[in-house]
Order: sequence, then structure tokens, then C-alpha cells
Amino acid sequence: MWFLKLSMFSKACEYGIKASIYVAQQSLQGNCVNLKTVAKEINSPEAFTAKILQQLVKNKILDSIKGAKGGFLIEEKRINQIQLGDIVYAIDGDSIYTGCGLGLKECNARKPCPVHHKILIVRKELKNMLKNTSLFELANGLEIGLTYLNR
Amino acid sequence: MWFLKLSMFSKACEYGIKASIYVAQQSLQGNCVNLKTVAKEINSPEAFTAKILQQLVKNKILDSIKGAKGGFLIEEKRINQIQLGDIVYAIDGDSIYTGCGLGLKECNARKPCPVHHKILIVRKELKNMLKNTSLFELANGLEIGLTYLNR
DNA sequence: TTTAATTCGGATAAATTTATCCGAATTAAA
DNA sequence: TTTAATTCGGATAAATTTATCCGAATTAAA
Repeated sequence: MWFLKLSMFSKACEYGIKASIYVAQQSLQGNCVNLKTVAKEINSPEAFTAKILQQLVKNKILDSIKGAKGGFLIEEKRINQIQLGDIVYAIDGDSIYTGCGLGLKECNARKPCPVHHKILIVRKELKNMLKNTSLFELANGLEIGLTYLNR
Repeated sequence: MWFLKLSMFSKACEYGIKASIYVAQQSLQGNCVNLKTVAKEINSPEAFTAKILQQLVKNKILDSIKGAKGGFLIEEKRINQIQLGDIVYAIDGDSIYTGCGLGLKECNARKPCPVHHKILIVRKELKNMLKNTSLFELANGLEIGLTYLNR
């Protein structure tokens, strides 16, 4: 207790998002990058990042190439089809879309928890953001030096 | 991994919010309620709830009365001064207001992470909601049968 | 004064999330 | 063909969050 989090994403999700953005940026330049490089560039623990990259491959966010000179990449034309929400979904599942804000087993508009409608507004904004933010946009911001991945 | 959460609040926070609402509702009727009753009514583990109630007392959200016939209550006039955000803050601290969405140590408008501006919009909505939702409003919704705490 | 019901506070355990380790499988290059 | 670099996948460990236990302190009522 006493220093809990209200961060938007889990660590797994943070790493997943950062990794996807980095791989996308590199893929736009025709580069395939390996785990070691990814972990270094996004400043994340290597072994844990490996798990997350696997998860992203399973969920068709990333492609992987096995063996020496292997690594991760994203088909270029897919980069602007993938939305931030797809990455979050691949790692955290659909708990944003479901799940009561106060943990009630049942909670809906007809029999809502006390914060149901309040949270709905915020969640709607979140869903919207996740749906309308493309990986291309994020990778491009990084590429042109507008944003940073590693500080 | 593989079934992470993207729920808005931690369990501790969920219990804290539910407990505060229930105690407020009861206080509006002049009742002082003990841990056992609170835990039962909000469907939460008793011992853990005890810790959270203590935390809320320390942070002046709730008042406690020790000894037999003791319990928890909120001074009536304070119920509409307390906002949802105060409860969240008491338990989870100010991590909503600070903290980079991608976990970067430094992240600000001048050198933002790739999702900085995206998250700011959502966070602003969240902050707004937490600031403008009073405990009275939540307790009252429960009282008049508009909302439910235990399903 | 004694008893019973309660909050408080510390220690500890269980569950979940985060992280590491290591060997198998794969593949490019020597 | 062999070697070295890599992804993959399972087992396990560390850290954090969630949860329990128990005795001390407090207080209303018998």
C-alpha cells in the first residue's frame, strides 16, 4: 500500500507500446531490429520485453524473423492500419471495454454503480483516443524528433 | 501476464470509494457504521478494508470512533465538500497528476513521449470528473435507488 | 470493575505482476 | 557442415498488490 498507481497502462503495456513504436519507426526505414536493440532503445528489461514482443507477434502486431540476423518488423503498409488500441488490446485484453469501475460483477446503465456514468465519459474519451491514434502517427513523431522514447 | 487490467482504479481505491460512499449515505441518515457492516455492504474483504478505512481516516475523509459502538462516519456538512478525487488521492496519491503514460522518467510538453499529448486529453477528462463529482452526489444516487453498491 | 465490541497497527501470507534464466529450434554466414 | 546469433517457450524468482491474522488500545454497557 501507500504508493499505488493510477497510471494509464500496465508495465507490460508500456513496454509493448514503446516497442511497437520503435519497431515501426525502424521498419519505415527498412530495418529489422532484434530484441537486444529494442530493449536498449526503449529502456526496458530484455527478458520481459521478449515475452511482450512474442505476445505482439502472436497478435499480429509485429512480424518476427527467426535465426541469425533475425528480429522484429512491421510490414510497412500495415503501420498506418494499426491503432494504439490494437496494441493495448493485444497485451491487456478488452478490460477497458468491459469491467465496472468499482469492480461490481454486474454493472450497466439500468443498474449502474455510483460512478458508472461518470466513468463512461472518461472511458469513452480513452477508447476514442486509442482508436484514433495510429502507430504511423506515433512512429513518425519519433522519427521527426517531435517525441522521445528514452529519457 | 495475459489477463492484465486496464481498470481505472486499484482494488484498494475501489474499496475506498465504495466504503466512502456507503459511510456517507449512512452518515446522512445519522448512522455510524462499523467495519464489519461496511465490508459486508460493499462486498469487500474485511481486514483489507480495515486498512483502507484507516487510510481514509488519516487523510480526513472519514472520522472514526473507537471502542464498543464505535465505527466510521462523515460529518454531514463535509459530505458535499468531499470530491471523488479527494478519495482517490488519499489512497493512490497523485500519480494521475504526475507520471508519464509510458513510464519515462522525464516527459513534458517540450520533450514529450509519443503518447504525451494523447494521454493529456484523457487525463484532463479524468481529472475533471474526479474534481467535479461530490461524495454527496454519489451517496444520494445510492440513497434514492438510482445506483447500486453490491451486486 | 469487568466484559465485549470495536478501531488501530504491526507482522506476515497469498495472489498477481514484473522480471530472469536457460535450453530448444531456427537460420544466415563462415 | 559447423558455428553463432537469434526467436521461442517453459520454469522459476523477485517485487508489488491484495489479503489475513492477531494482539494492543479504547470505550460503552452490564
